Amino acid sequence: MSSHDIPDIVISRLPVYLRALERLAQEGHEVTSSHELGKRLGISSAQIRKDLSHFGGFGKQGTGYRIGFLREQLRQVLKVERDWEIALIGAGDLGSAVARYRGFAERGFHVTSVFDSSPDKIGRQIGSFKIQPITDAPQVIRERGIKIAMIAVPAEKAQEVADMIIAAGVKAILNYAPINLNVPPDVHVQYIDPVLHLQRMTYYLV
Amino acid sequence: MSSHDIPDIVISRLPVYLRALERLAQEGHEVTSSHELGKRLGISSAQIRKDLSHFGGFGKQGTGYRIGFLREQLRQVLKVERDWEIALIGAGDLGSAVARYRGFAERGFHVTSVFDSSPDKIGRQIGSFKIQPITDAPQVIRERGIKIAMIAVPAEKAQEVADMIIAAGVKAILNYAPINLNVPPDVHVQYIDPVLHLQRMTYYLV
DNA sequence: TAGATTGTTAATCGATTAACAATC
DNA sequence: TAGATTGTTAATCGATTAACAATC
Repeated sequence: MSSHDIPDIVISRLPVYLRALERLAQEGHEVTSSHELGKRLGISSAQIRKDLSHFGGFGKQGTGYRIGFLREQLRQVLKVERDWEIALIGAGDLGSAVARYRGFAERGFHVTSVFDSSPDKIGRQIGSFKIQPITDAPQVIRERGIKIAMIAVPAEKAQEVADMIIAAGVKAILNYAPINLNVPPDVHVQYIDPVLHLQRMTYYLV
Repeated sequence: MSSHDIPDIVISRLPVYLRALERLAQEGHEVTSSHELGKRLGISSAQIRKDLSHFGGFGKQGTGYRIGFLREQLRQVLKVERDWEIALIGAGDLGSAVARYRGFAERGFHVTSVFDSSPDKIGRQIGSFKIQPITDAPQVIRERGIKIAMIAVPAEKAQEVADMIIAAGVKAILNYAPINLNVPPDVHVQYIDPVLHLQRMTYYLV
């Protein structure tokens, strides 16, 4: 059961399950079932049981899953029971908004360094961070052992920034720039472009 | 070839193709091929040809696709050759950032109304908008015929907000609240939660 | 013409679902 | 015990890829 024979599509659903479990816990529930989870998430109960079974038997026949227990197991599988440090590249409109967003730290992802190339941004404060020159990024990333970065620079700079931070040791990139990145196979990239989601829905309108 | 027998996963890739075509045009290219597009996007050329063939034959054997033509065709298929009006519900940290983001208007999505329930936010300006009471949302949505909304309220309010705006005629929702929404089958929902993307990558780290 | 690339068919691959024995 | 729900197997479903005739 080595981690690499588990399909990525299964991994992509685990955070969704985790989020639902945290919500159920908040609402005061102690146990749940694949059926209840599936109903909340619009997913079949069979799929939820199958997905979870890749990692172990977390439930009990007849009674279902203990929410606290399953939540901790999923946190460990996803490696989010620990805290992670994040470097943010780009402090324009989008980068600043990302830097100020509280949802990251609340869930264990801490933006600890912000970089930009523009001389009139360097040295300025964003929230509690001082914007550092982008040329310092490789050294900071290396010294602090940072593995996760977010890219919020213009599309035409994104590939070059990616190459630079990957060379410094980054293994996971959340890319807000509207462009596909070419990266080595051991580096993971996720994309956020809200306009793509809107364009996907307009197809069905009118 | 009615639009409803085309798999949603095909539709979800069209905006990605469109974005790549716009970039190629910007770079001064006039023609491209499924092979070139596939290389840029990390998708097989066969898949690109198959996806496009659902909507017509846009290319020429031997030479490939004229970028300008294919781009216009995709814009029409996706219904993004026109402009769309959007209502934004929630003017907290996240909602304000969304309201100020320029990337929407640049690509034809115009946020024209912002709503919030908090008395100390109502009446304040965000960029060029005045925040309106959320109780006015149904009337505004109905009068202006708004079909697309973005939700940026706390998780525990999101379902109730969704129900309200759907009753007023909204058919597409971009949901920034970290919770699954239950909606009628003719309403489309897309989700944005950057933390989910991060949690999906930490699985592979260390 | 010779080379290149499309659009499409058939084959392969992988993911989802149905069903049920095991068991709490 | 009787009812409920898991974990897992086998069947189904759907998506991707390989291959190639058509043709620019």
